[in-house]
Amino acid sequence: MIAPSVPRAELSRDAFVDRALAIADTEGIAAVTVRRIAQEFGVTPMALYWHIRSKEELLDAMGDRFFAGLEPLPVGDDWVEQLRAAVAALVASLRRHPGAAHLAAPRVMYCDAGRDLAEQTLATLRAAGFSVAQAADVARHAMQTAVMLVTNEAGAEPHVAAEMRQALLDTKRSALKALSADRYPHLIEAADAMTDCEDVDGYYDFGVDMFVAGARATLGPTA
Amino acid sequence: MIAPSVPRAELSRDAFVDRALAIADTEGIAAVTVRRIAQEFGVTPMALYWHIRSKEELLDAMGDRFFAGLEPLPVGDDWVEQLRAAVAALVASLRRHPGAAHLAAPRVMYCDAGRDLAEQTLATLRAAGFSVAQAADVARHAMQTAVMLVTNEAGAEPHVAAEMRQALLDTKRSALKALSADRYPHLIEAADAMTDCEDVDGYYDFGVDMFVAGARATLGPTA
DNA sequence: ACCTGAACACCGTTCAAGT
DNA sequence: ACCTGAACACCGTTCAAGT
Repeated sequence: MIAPSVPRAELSRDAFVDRALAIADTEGIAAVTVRRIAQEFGVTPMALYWHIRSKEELLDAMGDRFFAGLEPLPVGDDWVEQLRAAVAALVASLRRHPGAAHLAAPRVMYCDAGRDLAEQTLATLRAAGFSVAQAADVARHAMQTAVMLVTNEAGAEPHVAAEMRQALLDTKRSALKALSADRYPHLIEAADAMTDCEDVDGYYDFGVDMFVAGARATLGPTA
Repeated sequence: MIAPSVPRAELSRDAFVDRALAIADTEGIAAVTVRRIAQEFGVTPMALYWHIRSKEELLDAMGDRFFAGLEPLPVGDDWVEQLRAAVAALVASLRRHPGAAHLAAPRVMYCDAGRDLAEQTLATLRAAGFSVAQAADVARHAMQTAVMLVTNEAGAEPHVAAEMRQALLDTKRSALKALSADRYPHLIEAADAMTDCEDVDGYYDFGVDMFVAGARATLGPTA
């Protein structure tokens, strides 16, 4: 037996997670398959099962990555800014792998980095004057909102090529503009705004701002 | 050939959608399969393909149902209440089939009932003073938020039996309470609040309120 | 017009066997 | 300890054939 001149990459849980995220980025989450990953490692599908218990465990590990990849939160005295920073950091991490972002939320409480984020956020909210129940609700919403923003970004789905994506949006815009002007005047008016993906940062700022404003209003006029 | 005494249910797109939603409710979206639906109709899997082009078309039709099932929106003069009513109606429709709720958002603009809802919401927002771009953003967020609330309801997943669900939440609560009191004091404090699914209506009210408050703040102090 | 049968290219996973 | 081979019970879908 001749050893392969280029030894194949070492098999490990972490290596599988890396590969899985890369596949999700380029071809979408549906393309991450244990058989596919095995093939990319030049190995039999069953080889993976020495390192992971199941595909579910692999997906969980992918979710955990988002918390491990979080930028450290700035410390400050303004709770509104701290909450905004937490959501923004989460969004930034999730945006690195939009197709897998939905895997994060169910994992917050099952990995250290996720629990740290939750603890810090709860501390901020409690110090701001939220009740325990309110703080829990707001923290949950913060997590869910971050995932929602990334998952639903207009023309996201990074696995479809950029031109294809633009073509889809153009088709949608045309369809909207072709609607009955009597029945759907506002839809026609908003056709461009609804199918525009130029200002992505604006989209995220708007989403985060609206969430933070909602939290602020929940605390009441004392804020 | 003797005709079956109990003639099997008529095959049709709508009948498949009914069955698919029922399966999603009892066993989760992953259980809806063309082979499975065929079996329940006592028919070969290929029989479905005379009535639908693909599984994707079936899932799209499931998404459309949520808009067709919308309760009529009350008319009023207060835009805040109108926006709240729109989101609440959407949530009510989505809650009937939580496991399939995520299919709704991508379909808003592709079915009449969805477009009507969007048109009405945009009209409300425009009349309230929102710019075209703002109205479009808020309307998109309203849709996304409704789906998010239903999809992430604590202990949702109606396809796992009620006791099993409760057991899972109990396990999670215990795990939270067993954390290091030095490192995670607020997580421990919030363990009950995070794993409580008693007050579901409160959960939805909170979510809708926070969204509406965010929209209100976006419009500015003139509101 | 509407449905069946056989086939194809996929899945995740078990289990015994190899080294 | 780590990987392979063969097998099992699933998927969605095409295509020719039946009635």
